[in-house]
Amino acid sequence: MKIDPNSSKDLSAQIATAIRDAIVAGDLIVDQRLPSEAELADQFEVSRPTVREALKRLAAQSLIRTQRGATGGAFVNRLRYEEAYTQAVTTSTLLLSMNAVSFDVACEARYALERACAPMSAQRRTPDQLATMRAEIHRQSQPDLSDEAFCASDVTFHRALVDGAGNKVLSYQLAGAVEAMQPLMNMITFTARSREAIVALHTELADALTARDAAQTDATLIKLEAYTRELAQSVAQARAKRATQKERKTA
Amino acid sequence: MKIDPNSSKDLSAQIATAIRDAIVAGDLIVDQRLPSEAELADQFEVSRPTVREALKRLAAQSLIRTQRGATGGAFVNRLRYEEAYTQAVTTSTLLLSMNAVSFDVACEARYALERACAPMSAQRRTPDQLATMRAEIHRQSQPDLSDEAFCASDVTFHRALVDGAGNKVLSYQLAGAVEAMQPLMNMITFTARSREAIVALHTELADALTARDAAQTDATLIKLEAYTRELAQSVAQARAKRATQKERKTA
DNA sequence: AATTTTCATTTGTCATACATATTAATGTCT
DNA sequence: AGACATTAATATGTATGACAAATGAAAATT
Repeated sequence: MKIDPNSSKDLSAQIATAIRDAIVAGDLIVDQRLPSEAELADQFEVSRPTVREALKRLAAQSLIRTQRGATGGAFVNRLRYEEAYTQAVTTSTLLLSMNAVSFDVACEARYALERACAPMSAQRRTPDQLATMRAEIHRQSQPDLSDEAFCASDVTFHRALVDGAGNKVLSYQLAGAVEAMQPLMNMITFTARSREAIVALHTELADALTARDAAQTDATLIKLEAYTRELAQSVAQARAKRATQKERKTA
Repeated sequence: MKIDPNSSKDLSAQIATAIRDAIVAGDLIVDQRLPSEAELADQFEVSRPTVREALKRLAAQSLIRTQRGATGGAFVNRLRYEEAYTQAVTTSTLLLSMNAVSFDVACEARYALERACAPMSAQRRTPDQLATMRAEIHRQSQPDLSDEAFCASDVTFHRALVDGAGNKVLSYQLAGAVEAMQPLMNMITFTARSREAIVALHTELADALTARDAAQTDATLIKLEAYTRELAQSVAQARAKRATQKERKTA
């Protein structure tokens, strides 16, 4: 592992890349201890703060963990689904908000992905996952639920559906898409009537999965997507109308 | 933005989280300049190296970029698809390799996702994307192509298919899944006959998309998935056989 | 033998200094 | 007055040295 002192990039960035490459290539295996910061500083011929900046970069990506004390140090971290998933959600969320992704595009992507695991979910869903879905449907029926809580419950419901496919890789990929939609969904104000309609569709989904009916699951997801987009559109229209009225007032 | 000096977590981690939350919440907008390192050190009541470690954590996630000089500093970075995609691929790749994900599970996830955008791709693919697919098919037919190059071309081909759906969010989500599979695919040795079979299926895909035939595209993807898994299985069997023979030799 | 103490190692944090890049202001010359 | 070189100011990048705090192992004590 060598670095180029004349490169335009920061030394800490170069060191981080070198170590990351070693991990990806398998030269450093899970739970293996890296040399101490002082030793790394010697090896790369830089100061300890520079090494530390590099290590923090890696820690930010959950590639290493550090431990203080005599037998402490930096260790190659086993990347767990949980951590990878959290990072993916943050990234996806920012990607959507910073690039002004339209509701329709995000919604289409989300339901396309969700429909992809519907057939597997119909086949493999466990009683446990069905119970989760029923419980969330019940929660969504409570009239005193806030919009945020309703959205959160919606996410839990759909995660159970996705997890039903029994494929961890699929769950991981989907989680980002479903959860990243939440901020966009939160912009919608759910009226009592719209909640009723969504609960009805969720019930239809749970029933279809209980019956292991893949076709029905797919059909209901299509209905749910259409209804969600319809809702978002009416919210956008109402907002545009308010803006126009306000404009007239000031004029 | 405040931090807790008595927390168990590092100060730099807390500061990074505080700034990240501000970005996610929209309190800091794209291209906005953060206070200088010295000012941040004052605000959080920590030293400059600690602030720097926090900033490097954020830089590792492409949330900020830094610039030297008089008008330099740390700026909130617009997260581009390109960067988010690179990160997602690294994460997915490590996730698969570190958690011993089986080829079948990864393969199933990948094709499920790919089939999700097939109908849209059949409808919206551009001539440009079709041309890319044809070009890659031609490359894959070259007999002197290395296995790595064959795999790389395979990735490009499937990316074109995914991009054909004309949904950037979908492309982003899919790219991670498709590319993360590559190291697993690279373990397969592609014989002349298997390459021929894959090229035939790719041609079938390109033809189906040219004809905007969604059903045919889906059917071919199913065939391709089955064939890929069959190939991987035979490779695994051959490997197991060699291992047994070696065992006998040493015994 | 069990417990306590000491000690060495390592990360976490701080203070300070200097190098370097970049821009803005200043000054100089034509 | 305008073009160009010089200087100053500000910011990040890097280095050095020091101390605090956590932690486990070895040594000393009961």
